[in-house]
Formats: sequence, C-alpha cells, structure tokens
Amino acid sequence: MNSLEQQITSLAKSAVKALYGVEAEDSQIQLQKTRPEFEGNITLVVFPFVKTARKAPQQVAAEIGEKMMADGSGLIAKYNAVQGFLNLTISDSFWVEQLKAINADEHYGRFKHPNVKCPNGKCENDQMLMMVEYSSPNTNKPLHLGHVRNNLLGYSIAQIQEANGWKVVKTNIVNDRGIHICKSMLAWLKFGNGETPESSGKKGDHLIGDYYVRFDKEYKKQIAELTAGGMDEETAKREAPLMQEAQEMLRKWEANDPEVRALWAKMNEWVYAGFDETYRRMGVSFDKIYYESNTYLEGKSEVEKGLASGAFYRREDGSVWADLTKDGLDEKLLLRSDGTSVYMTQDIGTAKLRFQDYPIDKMVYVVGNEQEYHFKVLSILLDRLGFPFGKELVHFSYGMVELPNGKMKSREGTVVDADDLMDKMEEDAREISKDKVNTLQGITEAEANEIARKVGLGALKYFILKVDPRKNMLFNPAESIDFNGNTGPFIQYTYARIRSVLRKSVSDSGLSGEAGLSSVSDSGLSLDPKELALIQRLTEYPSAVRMAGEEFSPAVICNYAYALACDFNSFYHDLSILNEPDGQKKALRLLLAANVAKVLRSAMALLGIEMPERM
RNA sequence: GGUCCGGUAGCUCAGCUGGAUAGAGCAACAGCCUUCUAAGCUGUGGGUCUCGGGUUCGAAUCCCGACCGGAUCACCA
Repeated sequence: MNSLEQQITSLAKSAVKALYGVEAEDSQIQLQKTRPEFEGNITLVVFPFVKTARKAPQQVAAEIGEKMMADGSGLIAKYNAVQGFLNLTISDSFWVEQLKAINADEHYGRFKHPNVKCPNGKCENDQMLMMVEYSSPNTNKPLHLGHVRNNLLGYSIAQIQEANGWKVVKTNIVNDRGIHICKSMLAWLKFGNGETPESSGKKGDHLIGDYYVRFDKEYKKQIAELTAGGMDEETAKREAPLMQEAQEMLRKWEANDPEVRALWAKMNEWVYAGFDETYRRMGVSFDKIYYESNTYLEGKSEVEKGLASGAFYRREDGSVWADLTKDGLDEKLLLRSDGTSVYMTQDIGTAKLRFQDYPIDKMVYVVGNEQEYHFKVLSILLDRLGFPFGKELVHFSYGMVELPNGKMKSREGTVVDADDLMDKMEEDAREISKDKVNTLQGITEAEANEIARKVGLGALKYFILKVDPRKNMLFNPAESIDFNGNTGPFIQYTYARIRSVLRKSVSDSGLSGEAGLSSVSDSGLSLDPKELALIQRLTEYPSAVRMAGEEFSPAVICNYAYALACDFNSFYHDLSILNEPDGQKKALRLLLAANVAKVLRSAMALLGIEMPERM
C-alpha cells in the first residue's frame, strides 16, 4: 500500500467514524483507480457503509466525500459521487511531490526486505535467502523452446525476488548422467567416425543431440526387425541389442570404467560449451551449478539412512520404496532392484547438498507442471528424512509451450530449437530496422547488430513472459512474433524515444531530465490529465513489483510496463516536451520523461530484457 | 477412474483477494508524419466471459454441479 492509499484510508475511516459512529475495518475501505470515464484519480467504494448509514449510496458517498475533503488539508482537490462510488481528485501538488520522490529514489521499486514473516527473527539485519533452481537440462540434446520458457521464467523470478528484498542464489542442476546420455555416447561410438564440434563445425550440444536422435532411429529399426521376427513389442524394446548395449554402458559408468568415463567427460564438455553459449546469448546465468553425477550418491546414502530409520522399506527383489499412502499418494520407488538410483534419489541428494552449502530460507524449483506429482512426493520425502525445509519447498509450476499440432517431442523432431529461434528473432529485428533509415542513419554495423540483438531478444522474452506462467501457451512457428502492439519492442521503442528527447535536450539547452527538478515548483502548477495519469502510473510500480513477487509472475511486470508505455506514448503524442514554451512545464515534462525511462528500464530488467538507446 | 490446472472477441492474451457500460494486441476497415523517433497515435466493427444452479446491494471473479481441453498417477526424467 503506498502512502496515498494509506492517507485516503485513514481519512475515510475517520469520516465514517464521525458521520456514522462506527469503526471501519481496513477491509471495508475499498479503493480502486478511478475509471477513465469518470473524473477523479482514486475511488472509494462506499457500499460497505450504506447499511449502517441507512441512506442511499449516492448520498453516503457525497457525505463521506465532503468530510474527507474538509479534513484532508488540501490533499483532496475535489470529489464527485456516482451511485456508491466516491471519486476523489487528488491535488496536483501531491502528484508533483510524488514525482520528485520517485526521481530522488535511485532504487525505486526495490525493497529491502521480503514481504513475508521472518521465521527466525533475524531478518532485520540479515537478508533472507531464496534459492531458485531453473533450467536443469539433460546433457543429451540442445535446448528448445520449452527450456527457453523455463530459463526466462527462472531468471526473471530471481530478479523479481531480489527486487523484493530476497538474497537470491540462482542454481542449476545438470542431469549429466543416466541412460539418455549413454544413448548418445553409444550412437556416437558406432556411427560417429570420430566427429567432433571442431571437425564438423557443429555446436557441441547440437552434435550430441544428433546422435541421440540417431540412436532412436537405429533402435526403432531393431525393434521393427525383432517384432517382424515374431517377438512381441515389449520384449523387443527390452531385448534390442542397442538398448542392451546402452544399459551395459550405464553399468560401466556407475562402475567407474575409465574408458566410458573418459568418453562421457569429453562429450559432456562439448555439450556444456554449447549450453554456455546459449545461456550467454539468452542472458541468463547461475550462481552455483550442481551436477547429478555429484549428487546422486549423496541421494543414495540418504535413502539408505531412511531405510535404516524405518522411513522406507525394502522389497524382496531388493528395491527400496516409500509408502506414501497415508499422505493420500502412492508408493514410490527410490532405488531400483539393481541398486541404481532414480530421479527422485538424485533430487534428495541435491537438496541435501544445497542446504549444506547455503543457509536457505526458501527453496524454489522452476519446473514444468508435468512434474507436480514429483515435487509433492519430494516434499514429503525430505520432510520424512528429517530435513526441516522439506515442507516449505516451492514448486513454481509453469505451463507447457505447445505448437499448433500439440506438444514438442525431441525424438520426433517437432521441436523449436532455442538457438534457431534466437537467430530468427534477430534477423526479423534487423529486417524491420532497415526501414528506419531516418532514425538509425549514421550508426555503425556493430551498433545495428547490437540493436537487432536487443530488440529481437526483447520481442522473444516479452512474448513468453507476458503470459501467466501457470497457463499453457501456444507458439506458432509459422507466424513470426510481433514487433508491434503489446510487445517488448513497443516498450523498448518508448524508451528509445525518451532517450532521444533527453539527448536532444542536453545538446540543445544543457537540460537533462533531472536537472529540470529544481525549477519545478510545488504549487501553482496545473497538471495536464496526461501528465497526471503518467505520474499516477509511476506511483504504482512498487506494488506491481510486490505483486509479481508474491505471485511469482513476471507477467505482472509485463502488464505494468505495457500500461506505462501506453500512457507515455499518449502523453508524447498530445504534449510537446522540448517545444513547450513555459519553462516550468517543460522542466516537469523532462523530469517526467526521465523517470518513465528509469522505471521502464527497471521493469524490463526484471524480465531480463535490455533496452536500446535508439532504435 | 483419482488428483491438479485451464475454458474471456476470428486468433494470442489481460482482467479473477467480488464493484461502475468486460479490456489490450494481432487480423479487418478509416484517419494522423514540414513539428521531440509513425516499431507510434486516434477512431469503427467484433462478446451468451463454456453451460446450469447458488451466495448478495452487486459475480468473468467466490461456492456446487455438468461439459470440453491439458497434465499426472513408471524399476522414465
């Protein structure tokens, strides 16, 4: 709640008390932004008081309005009552003060402490720590659009929580071992002829991905041969020589076979080099990376401990299980009968190591909604193993990216590759900017590339982040992502326009946006509705940041940034900044423009979107 | 079948802790560049907020029940 809402709430409460003799609850003071078709800035809904007042809503609104205005010492300039709605017009001087305060705040929209109860009471001094896990790729194929959504959400959530006062540690768990990587290794050994990223010019992750696909192709061939020979499909899948060999390779890996380990290490390096490039380009990063190959043994030993303590049980075939029927779930396998570990085992080990490494107050997993069951189970298992953080873990569950013909499937080749997609976005941005010779004349090739990079990626990131994370979203590869309307480039463009005006102002008259501050007086200045709307929008930024943090939703920031950009463009169209003859007004508009740019930049940074100075 | 999530304009999506005549963008159509960047601005058309009940001054929003779509319930990850 910002200071205006607090002031209005308190005025409204005392008005209700004075007029009707009742103490109003906070929840009864319902404030909302006044709809544009009515006069006013903020509206009090008076229906909650109609009953006690025993008067018509319109009259109640008018009475409260009269009283609030009288007591408000100039805060409320005027009011009007429409049915049960009391529309308050706040004085211009208040808004000017707000603008100055925003301008003075370097970290506007950032909070010192999270808006949650501090569990151990030490948060006044120490920041609370949130660990955010995201990305978590398998090392057998390149990143695709599904990973892109994951990475963008994870990175943005980390930025948003940091702005909300958390100390954030971004982490990644790389699934670098298991049958999937053995498949790629085997196919490379059999069909690769020693191909390397250097020899073929392929990015390492793409090269490995090609062999993963190759494995699947050859494997299917073998299954077909076996079933043609009369074998049933289930048996064929199990008995196919390639699968047998892959499993043998996995056993050798677990037994530390030097040759297998060496090959594994080499091929993983190729993949990491490829991932690093994609991450860098995407603009995401990690503070700490865990590898499954280092955590799965830890998980095994935790499971053994749980077995000893009676939390889990062993079946006759040697496999280890957790009975979750009391929690309304099923029984869950933790170790296979051959003693090898499963996904869950590894996640237990990783969690343990993380909590050893960091004083984590909140653990967040950015993982698709298809794994909701998994995290429900993980939470219970960690709790059962005696880890205090088990119950508290957050599965930030987001929806799938779907193509017009359904889900993406790596093995079926119906994926949108992350690198290709970024290429395409930059090309499109480059193409569009070719028409902008008037504004982009005289820039170097390198500058043009940099603008295309920022704008192309901005379009992609905004396109993905503006959708409510919980919902599935549709991506149609046949239609290119827009650069007009409610898009990243629209907001970047608004920013570039402001920067252009500010540059011109400095070069023409030496007046920067902030420099105009001293000449803006607090009184006697009457605001244009467009100016006022912009200032009011600026005051809403902190609550947008709060809400985005509470709801884990970058989309909230997108919506806010879009609304702010819309307000500015409307202002920009109607009112001139540099040609305004009145010095006071000009100074105010410069100040306003500079702060809109500041907030747009800040908001987009929370989304991981960079701003071009011109475009 | 159990559990979870979703269903809003032709399309992609906001709005969902109850408030005024349900909003954007795209697509379509009509305007606005001699003037701070037209990736912009203004306007027109487009809706049974899936359906049916309930709660109340008031429901797209909350509750119940259908219907439709998705996810999940592996010795996969």
